[in-house]
Order: sequence, then C-alpha cells, then structure tokens
Amino acid sequence: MSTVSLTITNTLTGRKEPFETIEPGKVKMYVCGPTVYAEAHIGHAMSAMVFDIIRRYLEYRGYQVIHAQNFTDVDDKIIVRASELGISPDRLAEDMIQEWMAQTAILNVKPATIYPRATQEIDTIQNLIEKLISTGHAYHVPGSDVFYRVTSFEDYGKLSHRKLDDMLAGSRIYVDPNKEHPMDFVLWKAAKEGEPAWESPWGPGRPGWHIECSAMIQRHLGGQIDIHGGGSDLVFPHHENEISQSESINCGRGLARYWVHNGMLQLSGEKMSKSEGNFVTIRELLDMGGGEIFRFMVLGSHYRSPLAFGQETYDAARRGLERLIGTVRDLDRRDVPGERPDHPLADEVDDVRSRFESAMDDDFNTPVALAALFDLARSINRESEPTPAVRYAQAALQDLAGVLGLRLREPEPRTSDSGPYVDLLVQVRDELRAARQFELADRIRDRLSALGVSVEDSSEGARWRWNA
RNA sequence: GGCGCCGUAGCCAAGUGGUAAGGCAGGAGUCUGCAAAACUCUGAUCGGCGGUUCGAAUCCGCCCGGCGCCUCCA
Repeated sequence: MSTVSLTITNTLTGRKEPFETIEPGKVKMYVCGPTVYAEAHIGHAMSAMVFDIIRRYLEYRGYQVIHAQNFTDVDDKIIVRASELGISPDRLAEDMIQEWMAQTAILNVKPATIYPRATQEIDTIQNLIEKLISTGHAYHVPGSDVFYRVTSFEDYGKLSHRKLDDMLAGSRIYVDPNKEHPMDFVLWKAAKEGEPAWESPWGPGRPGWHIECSAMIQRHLGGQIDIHGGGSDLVFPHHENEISQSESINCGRGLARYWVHNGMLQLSGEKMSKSEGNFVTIRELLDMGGGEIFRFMVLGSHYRSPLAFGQETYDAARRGLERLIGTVRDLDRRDVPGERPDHPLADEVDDVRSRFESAMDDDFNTPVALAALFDLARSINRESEPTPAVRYAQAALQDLAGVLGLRLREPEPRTSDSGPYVDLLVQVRDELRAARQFELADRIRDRLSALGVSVEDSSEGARWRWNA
C-alpha cells in the first residue's frame, strides 16, 4: 500500500481528518442521487461531478472504489408530476433515469458500481421498519403512517450539529397531529386511492424518503461504509434521519465514517433548485457544448464552497480550458517516449505531479491541483519544438487532467461532415498566402471565423479548429 | 428566532500565524504579411473597528454585508 496522507473534511466532526478505510485498499462510497420527477439541472450535475472527481482520485491513489448512487423513484412529486403528464409514475421515473444515465455519461461521470432504486428495496425497507418498531424507535399510527421516534435516539442532531429543542423554535408551519413529536418523520406512508402502493403490515403504502438510503446501504454495501456523500442541502434532515434509522438498530456503529457534502450551485445569488424554478438544465448546458467547461468551473473552486454559475464565469472557464486543450492539441500518444527523458521538463513533471497530489490529498483541493497543471502547461508552451521531452510532459498533463475527469479534447464540430470542406478552404488559403494574396486570404479567414472556425497560421501551414 | 458557512486584485479563486498560488479580463512587448495562438513583463496587504502576538488574510471580540439549513431539494 502506498503511504497516502489523504485528508477529508468530515461533516460529522466538522474537521479535516486523515482518511482511513474500513478495509485496506477498498472504499465503499454511497452518494445520494436525484429524485427523478423532472429534468435534472446542473446543480445535480455538479454534485455528480464532485463525487466523480473524488472517486477518480481515490482510484488514482490505488483504492478499489465501490460507488453506489441511488435513484429515488417513488415519491409525492413523482406522483403529482406523472399525473400532470398523464403517464404512470413508473414511466416518468424510468424516463428520467434513462436521461440521467445518458447525460452523466456525456459529462464524463464514471458510471457508479451500482444504481439502487427505492422501488427495488421494498423488502429491505419493510424489514428495517419492522425492526425499528419492535425496538421502540418507530410507531405506527393506525389509519395513518409509520413514524420514526426522534426522541428515541439520543444522538439525533449529531450530524447537523443541532439540538432537538433548538429546532422547534422557528420551525414548521404545519405539524401532522399524528406525530408524537414534531420532528418525527415518516418511514412508511399510507397510500391514497390510485397511488402506487406495496402491501405491508401497516397497510398499503410506500416508503418515506429517508429509509430507502438506510436500506440500500445495508443491503448493497453491508453495514458501515467509508464515505457517504451528497449535497449540503441533504445534511438536514435527510442524512441526519438516515443516521438515526440505521444507527438506532445497529448498536451504535457509525453508518458512515466520512460524511462529505458539496456546496450548492447558485444562480444569480441564490441556490439553484427545482422547486424555486431558478435553474439551468443539464440539457441546456450540453446544448451549449458546455459539459467539460462546466467541469472546469466545478474544479475551479473547492467542492465544499458554493459555486456561482453565470455567463462571465462560464466564459472565463471556457478560455482557461481552451488553454489547457491547446497545450496538448497536437499530442499523439504514439510519440510519447516510454522512458522518462533526462530533461528539465521531466523534472518539472515530477514537481507538478507532486504538487497535484499534495493538493488533492488535502481534502481534494482541485483549484490548487489545477494551478499546478497550468504551470506545467506554461512550461510546455515555452518549448518551441515537439521534442520527446515535450511529448512526455504533454502526456503527463493529459493524464493528470484525466484524474480530474477532463478529457482535454477539441470541441466536437456541430456539423460533423463539413470538416473536409474546411480543410480544402484552409489549404487554398495557404496557397494564397504563399502567393502573398493576403487580402483574399484574410477574407477567407474572416468568413470562416464567422462560421465558428478559428484559423491559426504557422510556419508549418495553417491549422483550424471549431470554436467552443 | 436557532445552527452553520462566507466576504482575498475588474471578475473567479487558493492560502488558517512569518511579509499574498492559479485562471479570466486589461496594459506593454516578442513572434506574425496582418491576425490568432504561444511566450515575456505588468496589478491586491486580504469587508470595517478593536484585541492577542516579535509577527495575522490566517487567532479572539464587536460591527457591516452575503449565503445555506431549520419544509421537498444534489
């Protein structure tokens, strides 16, 4: 095993802690996925990317990562929305899941190891609830729901660092009179006429939101996990409730060693959210060709901080990313020397890699890791000839960027079949330039630019690329 | 009302005790037929006030401003 000194900020303790896995070399990571009732927005994409980056780095560090990401595929909002659309809740959920899978693939998010769904965990969920009732941690109100009894768990509030008493003060507008305590939450929700329902000892109904995660973790990852992740908006009540459910019947073993939460994506100063209606969908982002640009934005600030999405920051990210792409543009992996060249650039690579690793070891400090990559890019660009040392450094740059999930490829052309014609125009223009027909050559360049093609001249002839 | 986070150059953003990484934008150069790209040079004393310290962006207190959670939410 390598002597890794990785540290992670743990929401549970509020501190940065050395990362130690339960099993050597193996990481069990569970990340809360979306409730699939509507198109996902880029806040969801951000969260998926953050944990993708964490996963990639853990794998880079030699860990085997078992990554589970759930889908909440039964819930009030799904039912409401499906009925608005005139389709079944199943259908809606399935469509949204397929879309999520396709979009995260384009965003270069590595597929999770397993994708559990609430509706496929009903047995486990019911068993858990039964156990919670029999141990006095939950109660069934006949004709109503099954609730978790928050006062039965003395650690309630330990994740979000609040006390039950403090939460009551300015809290809810409406409290279900069936609850013993206002903070008690639903484990099993009785179905109304026409709603999706499963038979249970407490009547037909469906699982409450929080219980599915406890069940999935127990069934798919078996007991305690290393990392539990999600957006910071899930700390309370979702993750707090998960802890109480799982730990109250697990004899005090911690559900997860490290609780990791990403900051919220903001749009015009406020949290991006479906219910608030201020959001940019992943589809819109991808239509702009902004998948990798967005990842670059995410990498540009620490994952725990809020990130503001806006045209200015988007453009800045695009330009920065273009610089890195330009640095490895002409790289052909076949030209990369197998041996480390004896050259100052190779020393620079060593130095950059070491800075990259220290940064990532320090609670996944991606802004600092990126800074190291930009320094390497500058050193590479300083070289005028594509020597083996340059190829070596370019490959290293691309590899390290790859650990962050950046592909560093040229943007794809929108019209894929026009390439040969652009080639032709650029060649003709080269000949015009050779004949010193600059006026005509400039006009071609201007016209191509208007069509989204950048032409760059050099002593070896012109090259062109699609603008992002 | 309770809990927590944040406020660093025009913009984004690292940095938690020893005199401020990186990116974008801007300015001046080099290269180029011109441009683009690239390269070189170029900018901040860290929201305000007070305190601790030999020394603070970094610790403490107060104030101002912003955000998140306390209700479904990545």
